[in-house]
Amino acid sequence: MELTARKKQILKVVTERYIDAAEPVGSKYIAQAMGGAVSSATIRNELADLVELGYLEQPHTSAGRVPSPKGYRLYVNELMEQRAVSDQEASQINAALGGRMRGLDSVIAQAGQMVSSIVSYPAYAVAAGKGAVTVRRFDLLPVDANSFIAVVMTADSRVKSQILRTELPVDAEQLTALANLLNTHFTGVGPEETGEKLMGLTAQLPPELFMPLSLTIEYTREVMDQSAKNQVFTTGQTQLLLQPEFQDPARANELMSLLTDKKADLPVLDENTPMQILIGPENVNEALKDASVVVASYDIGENMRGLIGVVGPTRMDYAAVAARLSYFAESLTKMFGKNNQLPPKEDNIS
Amino acid sequence: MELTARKKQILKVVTERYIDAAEPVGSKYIAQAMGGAVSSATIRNELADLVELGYLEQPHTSAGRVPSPKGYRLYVNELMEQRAVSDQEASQINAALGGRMRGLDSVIAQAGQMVSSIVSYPAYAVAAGKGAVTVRRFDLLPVDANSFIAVVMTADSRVKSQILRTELPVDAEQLTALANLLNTHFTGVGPEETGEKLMGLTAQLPPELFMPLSLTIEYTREVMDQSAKNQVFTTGQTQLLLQPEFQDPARANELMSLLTDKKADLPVLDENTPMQILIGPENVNEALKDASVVVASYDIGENMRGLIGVVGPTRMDYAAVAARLSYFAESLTKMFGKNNQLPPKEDNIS
DNA sequence: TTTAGCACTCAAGGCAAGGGAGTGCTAAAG
DNA sequence: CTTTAGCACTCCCTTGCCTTGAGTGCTAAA
Repeated sequence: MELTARKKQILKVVTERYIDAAEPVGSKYIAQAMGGAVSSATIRNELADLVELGYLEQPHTSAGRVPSPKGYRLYVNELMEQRAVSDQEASQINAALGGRMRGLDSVIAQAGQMVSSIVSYPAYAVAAGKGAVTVRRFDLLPVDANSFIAVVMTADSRVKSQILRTELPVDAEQLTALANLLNTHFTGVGPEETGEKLMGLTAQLPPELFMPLSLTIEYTREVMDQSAKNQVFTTGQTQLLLQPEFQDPARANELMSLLTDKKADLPVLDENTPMQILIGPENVNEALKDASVVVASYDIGENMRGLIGVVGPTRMDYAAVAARLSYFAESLTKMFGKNNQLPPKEDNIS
Repeated sequence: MELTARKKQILKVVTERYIDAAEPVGSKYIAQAMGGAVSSATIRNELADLVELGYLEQPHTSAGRVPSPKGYRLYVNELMEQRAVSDQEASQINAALGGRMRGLDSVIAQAGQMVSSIVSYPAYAVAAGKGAVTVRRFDLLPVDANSFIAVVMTADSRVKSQILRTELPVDAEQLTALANLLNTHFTGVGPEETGEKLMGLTAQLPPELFMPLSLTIEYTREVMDQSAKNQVFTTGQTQLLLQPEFQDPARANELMSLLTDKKADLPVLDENTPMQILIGPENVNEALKDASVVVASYDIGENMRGLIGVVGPTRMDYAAVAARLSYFAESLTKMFGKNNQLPPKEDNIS
């Protein structure tokens, strides 16, 4: 059953007013905001209908109305005006993007930070998931008699490196041999299979190479694990404390913990969707049931995608957040597109 | 003017009770806690003196007493019993330390996390400052015609690496030559001097090497900056919200922001001091004026030191925190001392 | 110096009254 | 059938008042 135009307009007024003032909206205000064409009594009749239909809620009998999640949903889908970012906002965003960005992880982390400061809500950033990670290439560089540097480049072109120490001395030739071995047998291999592979190889291996090999493999696994679990970067959690709905420390704490918890599963976005808004109970995660999330994705060269999510109260300013976030994501995509200006592609500061 | 033994005992009782219950302590309670040897009236006389002397404070005329910063200071210096960690706590700490730790940065970050969870307050971790960082060694590994991996090992043995892309193709020999050049001219050089050095060299350089050289130098500077500014890792901020003194969102927000802000200058520790307790106004940082900090340091092989700080309300349980933190720091030092068991020394996951 | 006694102070909680925002309903007007 | 004015009603919130109770400070006696 479709709502009348007037009901929709009322819903819009209520939602926007509530987003702005954070307190229930009364019929008198609405009548006035709609230009005084109808009286508050008429509005009251309409409001009663909207409550009945589930678009609005009433904190208590003699209070004004507040949008329900269903109301927000309708607002976001149909009523909300697609705000363009203002010139001022645009230049703020462009200024933020002006700085050097290098290395996959730090690009992602920085993007999250920028968004958080632009929208004034907490934000999280993560690389869009792909399945398992494999190693594309190994290098072993001798340092001194008992240590060497392992450099591991993964299939998605991140590079990680670390010093490793052995008990027995190893020389440069041995390391070269070992690197060849690794490049022959352990490239393109997922973390699960390394165990068996290692087993198979140790038998036919000169014993002095055993320790460096197993150290390197151990390190490689760490790297793969780390890349696979798609580290989440969260910033701006404190912004939550400024929102009236999180004055209650218990609630604030719940959400903050979720955001701080590295292992938390925050909403992601499936391929091909540029942006998504998740309102209150639409969230799967229990702790987000009365919060909202806006997620957008951007391209970082070489068919990699980054994801940025903004977390706020259901009362959050969807229009503004959506506008800024999508502008930001588009700018990022554009920036990584024209590689001539900045060459970050899929390299990695690590 | 030295306090009488009884005054000290009273101060101790008040402090410990207040730490425990978070509410002002009255004369009756004190009399009873001291075994009923004296009456509450006597205690009241003593309390009046202690207030006069500045060791205690009174929230309002008819309320109990609360330790002042000066009172806490005396308590910490003289009255507090050096608590040993309980067996249970010790095994909890040992369990936490059981996991693999690798790489300077991640060791530091992990240590912070562990402490935070052990003491139930937010914690920050940082490598103890040393001055400028220099590069010990460069390696350049060819990837494809237009890109190579730069591996930079700093004097403090951190290793960082990144893919760099050039516009003109470079081959393996050129990279080797370049690496030699870098190792000859840019090792042991601080970030300020690289500019001049670069200037001096570009003239006598084959032009196709210019871009790879400047890319590498640029990256090197990033690495040096990053190491020099001693990245601070903060964890457990949300623990603050559980403390009664931070129920007020404004106050909570202030401290949380400080802790989250990467650039914040949190208290550090000078060499040779194993642990320090900073109470309320003793803190230089304005935002910490009514909070307390306990900082300890530990050794990470090769004359590197790590720093861990715990931040809490002035009412924090100094005895417990100090005991656990110092036990933890000592365990860490010990762990890095016997290199046989774990070989992390000053390597770096990066 | 200690203690009992007592008047005093002050925060906190309960309660009633008043104000006010906003509603729902009814009955009349369009 | 829709809109509107009018009005009684509901409920939150504030204010002021009172009571309670914890705790104090002071005095006078032990």
